[in-house]
Amino acid sequence: MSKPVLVVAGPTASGKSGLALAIAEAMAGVVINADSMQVYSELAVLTARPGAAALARAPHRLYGILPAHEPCSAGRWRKLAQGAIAEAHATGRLPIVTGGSGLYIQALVEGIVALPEVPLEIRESAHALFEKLGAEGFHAALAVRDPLMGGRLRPRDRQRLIRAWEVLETTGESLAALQEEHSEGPPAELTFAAIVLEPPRGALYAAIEGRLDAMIAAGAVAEVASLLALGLDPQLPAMKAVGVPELALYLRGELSLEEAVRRAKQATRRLAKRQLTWFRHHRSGREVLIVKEALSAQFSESFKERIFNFIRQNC
RNA sequence: GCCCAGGUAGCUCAGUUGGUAGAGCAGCGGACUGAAAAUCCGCGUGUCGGUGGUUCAAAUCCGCCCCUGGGCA
Repeated sequence: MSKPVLVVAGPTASGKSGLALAIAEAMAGVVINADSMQVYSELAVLTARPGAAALARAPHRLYGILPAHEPCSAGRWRKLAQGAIAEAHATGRLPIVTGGSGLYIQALVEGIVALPEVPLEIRESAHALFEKLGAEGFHAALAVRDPLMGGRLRPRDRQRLIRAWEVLETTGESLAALQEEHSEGPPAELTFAAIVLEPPRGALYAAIEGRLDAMIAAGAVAEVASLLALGLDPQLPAMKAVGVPELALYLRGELSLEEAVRRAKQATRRLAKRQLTWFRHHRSGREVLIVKEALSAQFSESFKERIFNFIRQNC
């Protein structure tokens, strides 16, 4: 018998968390984080992680569960999410997977290749080699050993080139060949339905800017200062969260706060645009409800009816 | 009211002796198979303030009007 999972997806600042919380309260749900940055414990303010008030209203899972020095990944998150989903079902609750990381949601809903973890030494040596050879040289070196990936990737796509190299070093096989096998498919026992938020651009950008200002008022600068104090590798994912590099420049005295905030807002707008593109072209479930209006703090009755009808029919 | 200086892309501006326009920033579109808030690819988006006129041809020259700065009253 198939068990329902509700996905609430959309760009940053679109109101996902608020909607998921309202649904969780009304329908005995558990909110499960599907955001690659909200998993890190050191980032709370800057990632707009649900606060104490939200946590008191409904159970939340996978928020702030990893230290910043321990990188998450789509595969790792998938396992954690499957565990949280099983736990929710076991306690008779509806799992509500909420977040803006399209790749994570895809890994859960459509499956992902079964691969071993890449040892840290291999990742570091791949990085070192990339620095030594440069983008073009590294691409050429990869193409010699792995023509499939070499042909598929652009010479300047640093991250994917390094990834392909790592997989080759770790498994001895081409990532392209491994992906063909698709050995971890979608979980057969689960049925996914998705609500995708797609607010008007102007409203979304206004929400982003207002929220960034609120984050600064709520202590985002201090949060980045303590993250920097850990002395972590700047390549770690948590160090690249929107706002971290910008506020780090401010803390080092290289930018005014005003300019740092301006850049962080812009980076967030660009992120939101990429997320919109992703969700526009990727389905996150069998049934998908697309919500095109801007969400305010108070949901209208007709809006609630539309949402709850969708959930009743598909979950 | 008069005298200057301006009105060109969302913004700041460029535009040679007339040949229907181009930079930066902003933005827009796309890709995405284990770092994805990452990484990468592509795209000027325009009644040249309006309206008459000169000209084969006007953002460029001329008239009038409108608007914005500054100055003089």
